[in-house]
Amino acid sequence: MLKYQQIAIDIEKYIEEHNLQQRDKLPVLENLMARFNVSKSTITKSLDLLEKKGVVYQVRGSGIFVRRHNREGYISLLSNQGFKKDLEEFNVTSEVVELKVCQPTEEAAYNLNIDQHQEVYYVKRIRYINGQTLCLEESYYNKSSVTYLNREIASESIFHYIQEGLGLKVGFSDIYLHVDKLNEEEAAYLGLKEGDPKLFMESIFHLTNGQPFDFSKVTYNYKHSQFFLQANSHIL
Amino acid sequence: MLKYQQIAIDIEKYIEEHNLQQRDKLPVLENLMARFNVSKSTITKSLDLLEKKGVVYQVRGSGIFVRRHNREGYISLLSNQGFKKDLEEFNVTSEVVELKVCQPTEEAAYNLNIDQHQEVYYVKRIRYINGQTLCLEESYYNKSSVTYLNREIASESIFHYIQEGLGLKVGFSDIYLHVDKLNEEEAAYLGLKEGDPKLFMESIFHLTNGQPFDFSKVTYNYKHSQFFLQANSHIL
DNA sequence: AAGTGGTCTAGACCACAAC
DNA sequence: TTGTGGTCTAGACCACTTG
Repeated sequence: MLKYQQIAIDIEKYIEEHNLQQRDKLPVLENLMARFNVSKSTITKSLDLLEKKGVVYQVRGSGIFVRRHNREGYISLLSNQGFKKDLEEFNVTSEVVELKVCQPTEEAAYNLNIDQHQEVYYVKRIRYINGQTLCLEESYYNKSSVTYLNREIASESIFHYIQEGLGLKVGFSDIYLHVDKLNEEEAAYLGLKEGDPKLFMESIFHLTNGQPFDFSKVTYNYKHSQFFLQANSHIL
Repeated sequence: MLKYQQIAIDIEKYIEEHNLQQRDKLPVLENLMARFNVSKSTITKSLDLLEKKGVVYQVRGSGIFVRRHNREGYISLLSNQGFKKDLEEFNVTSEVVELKVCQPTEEAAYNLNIDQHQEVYYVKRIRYINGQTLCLEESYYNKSSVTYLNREIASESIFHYIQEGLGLKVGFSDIYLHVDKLNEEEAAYLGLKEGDPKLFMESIFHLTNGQPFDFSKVTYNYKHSQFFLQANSHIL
């Protein structure tokens, strides 16, 4: 574990254990440098990480402050899959509708940046949150990265398996979303009515080396899904 | 302008001008250090910025590569307001339905972290994208930060005015979203039918010093709005 | 004026990838 | 083995906030 990562974890733990609230002030940089016995840059890197994560905000000339969002039951859009493990605070289970090795659709091949004759795992699942339908998910996993998969794994967390079981490193993702009306099939799977609203999300997940390994199409049950997102303007 | 910001802008410009595509390789660090005549840390900071922004990805032992998303017509969720100026590529105009100084609702006061007797600007707008209804927006601006506002400003970009006209610095935001059905009033404003789907988004914008200055409730027209988001797993 | 965070440097050393 | 990005340091100097 790198120093700056460990320090970030320690600081976050400190915030939770002391139940610090939005706008509470953390010790000053010099203090943190001494406490963790590292250079200024290292502390700064830890704090930048926590800032990116939405845990603190830093104000020049003033201090370092705690940032919290104050709503329960919202799923982090960024922690949705692979990243963070926020879903742990919810009870998410999956029912595997279909699992097979096949050739990808043209759309899936394009998004995975492979030829259509290269094989993929196709997985169709219904996911439940606290016992209610959360979403209907269709995923294509590039078989040259995700070399093995079965129903048992797919009924648990596929991303956990990919990282821990296969040792792959998830890097970044592109997420596209829009709202529409459910068709008959989707409505049936989610226990809703045709024409009801849906949030439709397509995601392309890449390994740290830039290779796409998962293209997923997810239809969310509008009654049991709400999301949050924390943004920074440090992005120029 | 700081060095690392300027370098980030230059690199991004370089990518655009040379029309580099996903997976194209950029010059190596040492090369960039020499070209911009700065230290390694400064280049690294520029690249981290671009990585956060979704413009490049870096692979240890291999190189720095271009990252692009390949879909047109999607609005960046993070650049939505205040951040980036991505909406410039769309033609967004606004019709001001109502603008007044008043006391905030309990909900607005809570989200702005003020007392209910402190005054706010309340603005209700319909926003159009390429001539079609994009969303219905209700916003509360803390009057002690946003000291002045009028219909003319509100018919243009309020965030542009806040930053350039008032000199305020936008720091970070909390965004909450879910999907639901339009009520009669919303449907009328958006030119849709009651019961049609909507994306409903609440945002709380903070200044760099952590003070919330804008609480907004936005209802999107599902036919004319689609969003994208780029995520990194560097977040622990 | 004093306190506090941000930028930038030069250089040592480490970790992963590709040949 | 070499190339390439990542971490970490010590210290100088800068920019913003607060009293």
